[in-house]
Amino acid sequence: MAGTRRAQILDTAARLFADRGFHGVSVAERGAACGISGPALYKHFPSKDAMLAEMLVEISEELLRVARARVGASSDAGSALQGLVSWHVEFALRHKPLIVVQDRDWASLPEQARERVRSLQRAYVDLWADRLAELHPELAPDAARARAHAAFGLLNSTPHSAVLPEPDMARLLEEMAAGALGLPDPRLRDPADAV
Amino acid sequence: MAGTRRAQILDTAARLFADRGFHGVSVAERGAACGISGPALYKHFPSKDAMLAEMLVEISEELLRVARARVGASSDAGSALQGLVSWHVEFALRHKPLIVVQDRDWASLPEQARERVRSLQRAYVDLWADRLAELHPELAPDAARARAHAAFGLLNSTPHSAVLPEPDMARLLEEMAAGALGLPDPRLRDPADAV
DNA sequence: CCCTCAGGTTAGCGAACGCTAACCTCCAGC
DNA sequence: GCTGGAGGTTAGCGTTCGCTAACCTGAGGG
Repeated sequence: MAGTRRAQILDTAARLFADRGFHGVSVAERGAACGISGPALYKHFPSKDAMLAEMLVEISEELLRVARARVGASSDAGSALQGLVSWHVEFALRHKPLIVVQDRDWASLPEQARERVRSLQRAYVDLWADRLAELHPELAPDAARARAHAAFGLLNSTPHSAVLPEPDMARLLEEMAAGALGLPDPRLRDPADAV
Repeated sequence: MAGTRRAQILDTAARLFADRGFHGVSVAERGAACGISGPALYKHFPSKDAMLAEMLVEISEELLRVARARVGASSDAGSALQGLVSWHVEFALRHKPLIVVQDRDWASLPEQARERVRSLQRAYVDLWADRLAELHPELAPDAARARAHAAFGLLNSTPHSAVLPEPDMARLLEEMAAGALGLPDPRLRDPADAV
């Protein structure tokens, strides 16, 4: 695969940003953590900002793209939401550092990338909120969005509290999210409509 | 009231830290936001670190102190948890910036304050986890703690998503937390307040 | 057998940082 | 009415930051 070195650099940077914040990690440290030193990073990325932008735009796009696919493959609002929950859990467990960076250092993005990420996130929220409004018709649009945000807060708590083995953690999060959102308990669901 | 100026400085700093991160806000900016400029802050606080430490230690202590009082005043695990939820919601809505700073810039605390905050938070988590284990005896201690953390994630999402008026937001969060934790639905006691 | 160039290196610039020093000003207490 | 200290000010220190410049090296293609 092309860009392996780039990917290693982004991955390492994401871990460091998650630990100490975007402004808390220097270029030299990020280089050293990759086994090279300091300014060599500029052979791969034009600036520190650009690295942050690339990682956040990338994950926002993936999160939304797969979520849309899962919703498209589902038959009703309830199973769509269960698919969204399980995809979000899978994603959050795979990309813990990026989840932290996303909602901590979003404000440090350069203007253009910040707008792009914001619009992707808004679309992602609405994907959830629309299904919630469909499932609970008494919900106003604002209330549905607020519920979606609260569910993200629950699911994104993973990086701060991964005390359980991953499969247990995944099940716990799916179950709690289902309870919070008023879905039928996911432990009763048919495995065939998970994807 | 003693220390009004100190309180204003801390409050302003909390808002700025919440927006752009501890390392993202300079001393000069924090001064300017209070109407004074730069080094005048050092007449009130010995260092930037000390300001962060004071605000985080203070809220961690208040959160735990009141939580203990509510648990002490409750009759069983279920009502204790409902009291914990409603206190946490009240606290999170009143101190949105501090909630953000707490789980974003905790790592920037000087060693001593970091340990203090960590131990307060651990006690707070256990306060929740013990009641959860009492209410759901099949839960292992680790699982109970993980559930408490996830509930905090849900409740602390407030600063990112306060799109509703505060009382509506409070009711929504309490209801979702109850669902996530498997508590009896608080609406059953007062059916008039659906969101 | 050179030549290119991707991908490293070190040196160092200019700006911004946290913080200190030195000074000013106002007003409460004697 | 003088004085001392609380609470401001500006100047500027040493350090660290992001980033650039200049140079080096080794492998692949002609």
